[in-house]
This record gives sequence, structure tokens and C-alpha cells, in this order.
Amino acid sequence: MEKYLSQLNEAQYAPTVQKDGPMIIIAGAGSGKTRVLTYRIAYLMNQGVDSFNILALTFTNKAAKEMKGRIAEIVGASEAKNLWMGTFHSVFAKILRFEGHHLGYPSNFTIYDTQDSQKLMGSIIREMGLDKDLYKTKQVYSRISSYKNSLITVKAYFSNPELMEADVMARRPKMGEIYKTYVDRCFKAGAMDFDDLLLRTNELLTRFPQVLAQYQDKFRYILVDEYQDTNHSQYLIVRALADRFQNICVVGDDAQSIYAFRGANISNILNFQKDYDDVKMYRLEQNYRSTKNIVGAANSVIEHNQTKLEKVVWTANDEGPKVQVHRSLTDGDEGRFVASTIWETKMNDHVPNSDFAILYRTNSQSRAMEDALRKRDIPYRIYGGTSFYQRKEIKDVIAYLRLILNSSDEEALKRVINYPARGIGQTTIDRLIVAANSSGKTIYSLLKDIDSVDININNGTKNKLKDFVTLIESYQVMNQTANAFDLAEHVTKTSGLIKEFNKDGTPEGILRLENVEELLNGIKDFVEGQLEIADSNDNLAEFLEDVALATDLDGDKGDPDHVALMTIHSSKGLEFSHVFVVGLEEDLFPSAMSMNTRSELEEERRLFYVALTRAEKKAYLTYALSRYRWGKLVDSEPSRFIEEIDDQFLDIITPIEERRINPMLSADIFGDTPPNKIRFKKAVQPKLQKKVAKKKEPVNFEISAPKKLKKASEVIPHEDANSFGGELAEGNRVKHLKFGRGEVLKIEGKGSDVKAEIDFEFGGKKKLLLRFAKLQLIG
DNA sequence: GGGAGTCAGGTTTTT
DNA sequence: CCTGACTCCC
Repeated sequence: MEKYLSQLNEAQYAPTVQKDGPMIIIAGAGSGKTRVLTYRIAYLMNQGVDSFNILALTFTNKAAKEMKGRIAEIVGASEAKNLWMGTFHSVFAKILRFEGHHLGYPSNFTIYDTQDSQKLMGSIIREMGLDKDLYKTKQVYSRISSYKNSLITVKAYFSNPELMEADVMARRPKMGEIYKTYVDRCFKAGAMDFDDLLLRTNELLTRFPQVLAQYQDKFRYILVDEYQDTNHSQYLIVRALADRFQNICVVGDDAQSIYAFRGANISNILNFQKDYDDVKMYRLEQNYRSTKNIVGAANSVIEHNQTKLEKVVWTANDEGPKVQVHRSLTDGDEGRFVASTIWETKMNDHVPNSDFAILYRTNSQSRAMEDALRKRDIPYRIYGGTSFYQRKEIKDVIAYLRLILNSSDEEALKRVINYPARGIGQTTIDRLIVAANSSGKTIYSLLKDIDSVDININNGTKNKLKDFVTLIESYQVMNQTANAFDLAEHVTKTSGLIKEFNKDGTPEGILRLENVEELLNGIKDFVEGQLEIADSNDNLAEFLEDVALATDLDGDKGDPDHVALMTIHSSKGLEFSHVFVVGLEEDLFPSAMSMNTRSELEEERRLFYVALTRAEKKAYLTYALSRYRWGKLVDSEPSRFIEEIDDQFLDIITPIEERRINPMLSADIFGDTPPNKIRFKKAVQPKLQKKVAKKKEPVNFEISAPKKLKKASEVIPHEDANSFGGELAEGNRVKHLKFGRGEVLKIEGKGSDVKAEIDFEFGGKKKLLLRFAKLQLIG
């Protein structure tokens, strides 16, 4: 243990070895807070605290897993195993499995994900006959979610005239009724949504003092990471649990609070000192991660925020290269710049792919990056976005499993009752829902006894429903003895799912089958992993819970040497030696949706701060003058955040090729106006933009279906015939009007069909038909 | 009831 | 551009 403690600096050491009492650690980016948390837990155990008595709440399950691994190295794996570590959602889901019966939930309750919740709300809105344009599912969802996260139950809602008034003013007078129906339906389905996992925990701890006492006694030492991103519901859980022993350690950085949109309340961290007596406050201000230039740039940005705790993040690290700002013409060019920079850096510095991260504001930006990376054969992985478990085919399989485990699960039932098609149509389902609502029974229980239900369904359909029940029941019988893997495999084969996916021989269909296969492998791994721990057959429930709460960050499979692509939100807590923050444009970052209030804008700024401080050695900030949005090329302006960075930390680059193409740009960039103050938009000539727009196409050239090949020919300049004959050879250096200089990598084809694959400095690798390409040999 | 074809509408960010 | 909801015909 001593050996580990000696690795800490003074500021880190003090909070690590403060065993008891409430404490807050304000930890600047890169200041080693994970290390403090890890060693602190090890230290507690070393001081005789039972590992069963420690609860650590992290932001991702991956972070928990990693931390557990580190702790295991120090105190031994068998001890570390007993620690309760994980996200709020996963930890309290586990507790609710044990204790949910107090609240009337079965232990095998389903966890509804966002999609399930929204579908249910959508159908409630439809059933109530409300105007779906007025009651937009997503808006209703976020409204209800925010009630829940603020602990406004249905009852509290109806006893709060102000809330009801607000919804009436928003022309949604039926909000309360939707809320009530939604909650009832979830309950009847034996389902909790994400917010319920916290809300119901609060309910449990409030209504059942003996349960509270039990868990207070269990969790004598509580640690909360990323405290700045806790919402009110989470805050109350922590307060309740920590109330007895007050051994509560929270770690966070107000400057990195980026989850207000899902109810995170920055005042939780700002007011922590008022919540407990005699709070010890520690500050970690030395950054070990990044260079002076990166830290300086990040500091100068966050300076612009009004709401913040005073804190000076500094570093003793090298100055390092300046933060590079790069302008591109389009998002496609931006991608190519990033890809070619990665490629060059790899060549020059011999660094692995995993040293690079590309961070963006919205998931949709990944596309252009992917295309460019693929063209350069740079391995990458996208984190977040539509995660594996959200794919339709995966959700289909999961829905069967959910229904087997909890036949009240309405959303699962609706998903699979007629998929694959078995002659049970919407009309039948609607009638069943009506009958279920009026009788207070679940749909499945009606189905089980369909003959005695007075319902307008013909006998043919009734038989189909009976067959469906028989099918599910046969699975349920199997589940009593078989393990989750065998069951899942059996289900995919016998339900007709595999057949359904097989039906279309398209590449997408094959991909779907592969995904299902991957899911089955995942279940197998899980089952085998579980077998080591416990010999229970009841691992299906646990698997489904993991799936529901899994983040894409959690499982790191495949070749670990890849470039990481993710949203800035997902990148929180991670670090990379080279970081590209792309799409730094007004309306994109800061997002157009977040510029209405100062606090929204400040959150965007904190988000930018998070992005920048992920970088250890070098950061690139890129933006494009125009970008494809909904398939249309849209002009954009550089983000205000670039301007906000102190010039001394920046290195503003304009690609040579761009200057050559458009002299006006170079006039701007080297003119008297400070480069980062220029709005470049007007300097771009419309004509140029059109040409650039066409360049978007080759992106699809190699990777897409054959039908798109035709389009690619439009891209290759063919106004004039080729200026030179067949003397082009591999290794030649050539010059192209648009793509600049390049090296010929390969020549293929013959006659009028000779193609050359050329790696251009501006535009990357391209295959050009020599017949059309205007190439010029250069020395 | 099912399937193919059409059309509007949607992008912040996630457990 | 892509997805899902809707419509129309078998």
C-alpha cells in the first residue's frame, strides 16, 4: 500500500488518506482523480474497512470495472469482488431486484429503455385520441423524465398547480393524465424505465425506513465520481444513504458538467458543503495529462463562463505543440484532413491508432470521418451512437427473452406478437390493449385465457393467439432448466426470427444475421462468465439487466488498436494523446438548440472544455466552411469557441491546396485581420462550393453498392481528354488540378479503362480513370 | 391482415 | 440522407 501512496502528490495524498467524514474533491481535468478514488478505496480496505461496506458510484460501468481491476491489483481480487461499484442505474437496479417487492414490483421486472418508453407514450397518446403534433412523443418523454428526476410523482404533479398551469400554457393540458397512464402501464407491465430506477429507489428509501437503515448500515463508505453530473434524484439517494455515517466522498469538476439536459444539477456540487457538517474540501489543480498549450487553451475558454468555482488548473508538463486550428471546405474535406493527419503522424512518430480520438458534437458527424478513415485503411471504432443492443434485430431477440422472463412486459409483447408475421394484426392488438386497460389485466393474461374474454376477435385469430401463447410457454418451460444461451439460440431458431432475417438475401440481411450471432456469442460469454461465479440457471435476468444498462463504452471487443470516434459527451473521463475536435461551427458546436440562454451556452462551453482537455500531447480543432446536413450543403461559420481561445496557444493552418485553388482565402488568412477573427463564409465563391459538393461523391465509391458507381464518374473531371498517354507508372508523382500533388500507388485495367490509384495530399486516396483525369507528371 | 410504395420529418448530447 | 409512419391494393 505504501508503495502506491508514494505515487501521489501532496494534493492527491490528503484526500486519499482521509478515512472518515464528508469530503469533496474538486478535481480539474487530468488531475488524477481516478487515481485518488482508486487508492482511496484501497486505502480504506487497508485500514480495516470491510469491502462489503463500500459503495462507489461511477459514471460508466466501464470506469467501475477498470477501477475495480486496479483495486484488485492492490488488495487482491477476492476482496475487490465484494465492492459495490457501478453506475447509479446499475447499482440501484440490483438493489431494486432485492427490494422491489416492497413497492409491488416483481424481482424480474423489465427495464424499459428510451425506445420502449417512447413507444409506450406514443401509444398512450394515440389511445387517448390526442393530437400527436401537439403531444410530440419526444417532448412528452423528456417532460415526464424531468418530472421523475425532480421527484415529482404523479401525485405531486396533481397537487402542484404551477406545474399543471405550465403544461396548460404549453398547450398540453393532458400531460398529467398521460403521465399517470404511463406510470400505471409501466407498473402493470412490471417495468421500470431509466428514471424509475432512481425514483423508485428514492421511494423505497423514504417509505421503508428499515430498508433505508439496512443499506445505510451496509454502505458505510460512499464515493461518488462525476458528482457534477448527478441529478436531483441521485442527489437524494446519496444523501439518504450517507446520512447515518456521513462518510461521503464526492469527486467532480464543475467545469465539466455537461449533462444538464438530462437533469444534472450543477448546484449539487456547488452546494455540497452546505449539505453536511464539517465538510473537508480538496482541490486537485495540477494537470498531469496535457501540455501547457492545451491546458492554457482550455483555461482561456472556460474563463468565459460566469458560473464556476474558482480553480486554477496548471501543469508542469512540456509546452508541447500549439493547438492546431484547421479549416476545411466541406465535412468531407474535414474528414480527409483528419485521416491524412492521423496517417502522417503514424508514419512519422510511429504511434498506434489507439492514440487518436475524433470527437464530435453530434453522432451524425461520424459518417464523414468514417469514410475518410476507411479510405486510408485506418482501423477505427465508433463508440456510442446506435449501440449494438439498439439494433432492430437485436431488440427483437431481446424482446422474446424479456417476454419469457416477464410476460407482463407490454412493450416486448407488442414487439414480437406479430414478428415474424403470424397473422395477428394491429386491429387485434388494439382491441387487446383496450380490453387490458379496462379490465386491469395484462395483455398476456388475457391471451392465456382468450376464450373466456369477451372481445371482438374471430376464432381464426384467437387460434393464432393461442399458438403464440403456446410458443412463449414452451420457452418459459425451457427457461426453467436451460441456460440463457441455449434458450436464446432455441428462440431465434424456432420463433422464425432467423428465417425472417434470412429471407432477404441482401447484405443488410446478412449483417443482421451476423449481429444475432454476435448476440448469441455474447450471451454464451456471459453464461460462461456467470458459471464461474455462481451455478445458477437464472442468468437470463442478469444478462437482460446488463443489456438494458450497457453503454457502448463498456464492452471493448475486437482489435484494441483503433482510432476512437465518439461524441464529446461519451469521451468524458477518457484521454488520448492526439485529439481531433471536429465540426467547430456555429449552430453545430455550440449547438443551435443551446443558444437560447446563457446557461445553455455555458454548458456548451464546458463541453468544449471537456473535449479539449481529453488531449495529452496534441489537439486539433477543425471546422468546415460548408457541411452536408440532411443531404444538403449548408454554409457554416467558425465556432465562437475558437475565437475565445487565447491566440498564444493556437496555430492556425490553412491547407496549401486550398490557398492555391482560391487565392482570396490566402489573402484573408495572411492579411492584417487576426486569422481567427475572420468570418470566412463570404470569402467562398459559390462556384467553388459546387465543385466541392461533387467531391462528396467519391466517398461512396469503394464501399457502396454497385449502383452508385455510376455516380462516381461524374466526379472525375472529364471536361478534357487526358493530357498524357500510358507512360504513367507506379511510384510516379503527379499533380491534379483539384486534389493537388499525389503519388501513384497502383495502375490497373487496360485500354480506355486504365485506372490509377493515387494518394493525394488534398483529398486522400482516389482511383481515377486516366482517360478522364487531367494529371500532370511532376519531378 | 400483409406488403410494397410514398411521404413528411427529423439531429443535440445519454443512463 | 435516413427512418418511421401512412396509404393503398392484394
